[in-house]
Amino acid sequence: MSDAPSIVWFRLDLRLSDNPALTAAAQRGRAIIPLFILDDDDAEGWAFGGASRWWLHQSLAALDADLRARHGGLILRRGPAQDILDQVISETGADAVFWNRRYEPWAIARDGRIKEHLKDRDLTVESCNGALLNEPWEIKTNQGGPYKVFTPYWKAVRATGGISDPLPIPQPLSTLSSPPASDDLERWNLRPTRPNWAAAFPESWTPGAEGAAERLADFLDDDVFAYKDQRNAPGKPGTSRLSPHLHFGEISPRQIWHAAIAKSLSETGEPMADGVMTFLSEVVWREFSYNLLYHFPHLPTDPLKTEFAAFPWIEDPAALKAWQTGMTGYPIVDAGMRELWTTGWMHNRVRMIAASFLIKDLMIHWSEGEAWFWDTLVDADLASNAASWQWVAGCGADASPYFRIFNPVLQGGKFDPDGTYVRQWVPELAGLPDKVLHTPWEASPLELRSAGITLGQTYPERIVDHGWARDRALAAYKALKAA
DNA sequence: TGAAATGTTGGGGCG
DNA sequence: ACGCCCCAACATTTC
Repeated sequence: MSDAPSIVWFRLDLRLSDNPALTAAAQRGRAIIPLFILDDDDAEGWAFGGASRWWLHQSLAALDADLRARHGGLILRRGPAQDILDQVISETGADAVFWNRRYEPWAIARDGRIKEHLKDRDLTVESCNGALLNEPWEIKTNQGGPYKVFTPYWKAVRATGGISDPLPIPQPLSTLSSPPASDDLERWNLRPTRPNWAAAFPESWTPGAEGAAERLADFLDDDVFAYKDQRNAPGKPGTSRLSPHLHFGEISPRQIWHAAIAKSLSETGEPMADGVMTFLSEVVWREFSYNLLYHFPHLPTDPLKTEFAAFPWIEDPAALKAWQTGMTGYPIVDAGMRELWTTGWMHNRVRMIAASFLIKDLMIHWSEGEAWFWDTLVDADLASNAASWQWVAGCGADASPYFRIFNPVLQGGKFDPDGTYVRQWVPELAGLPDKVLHTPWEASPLELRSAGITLGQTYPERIVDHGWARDRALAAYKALKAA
């Protein structure tokens, strides 16, 4: 009867395959209007960070190209989402809006308001699950509450009896022959110009659904079966590097889940061979973080363990700056922070070491680290970022105990024993022999000279002594416990 | 998904 | 041959 089109409101689901909102819209048999709204001014302080904006630009361009290859392109608009939706509805006569859910507290509140508003206007509105294996309200303890410990959560996920199959790209995908106007992506200025700190990003990344699928296929072909052992070695390509693709929804956790299990079955006959099991548990760590964010919406700002509000954090802008710029004098920490700055990503093992150093050695508030990562990571994700920083600080759910303090020297020796990683990211130390690479302050004058190093000039002295800092942190923790 | 301190064990040098 | 000490190597506990 009516041929009014349907709006598919793309958010963090920048893909066509396994996109439940797109599929639901296509099933109406009307033309669709693929719409992206840049509205992150409303995000309560969690607007896209710099590195995320770089990625978003590429990812939007990729989605637009994918859509154009089938029919019309992506419509871009900027402004408050509800106003933009109203505008597009009045311009096109659309009578339905579809989207995949987001779980940030500000987004939940906004989407709820918009849903109510559109229903008041008698539009069809449907929200779908495009981002998670399980909705946060679906996995519950026997008491009916949310899980606060990972291991039982992971067990509960495996007991659910299966993850539904990914959806194909809907065919046909028809768009309006005269679509509404779109902003020019270039003019959103999402990418940095002067200085262009993202100059080297393209060497590391190919944003978009195609790049994501390739990354997954490569990982499943080469590395997943060794993942259990290799994932901790930052100098080796043992991790999937799917995090930014997952964050922007260029690939779905369902697609990863099924592809990994299919690969495991075909190679080993087991659905979850060792490395595959470990890899999927990491995907479920992401789910666990979303579970925490949903049930504890203050996760990004307040410690889950409330007694931590009294922790004697230290304000030290110079030390914070040294950490941010990779100039702490601890090679493994500095390597990580420079990898982050150069590529928009840091190896997970090194994230833990660098975070432990900021929180426990420098006693700087974890939210400073959270904010820096938010701005510099291409995979910056509110749930994962907040949950992980609280985990390291010891104030989160299922948190690392406070007395678990990483020793950057031992961690470096254990996980980067041949110095591949440190030499790549801290090239001024490359000439040191392995045995002192993680402890340049213990190198002999001859070793320093022949490596061309003058401590304090070509590479910094340690900004704190780890042994002393460890004692200070433990004392602060004991005081907190006693209070 | 630690590290450091403390405790225990056992082999070998030595009187 | 035997006991004693030293001290790795490993285990346990403590933070």
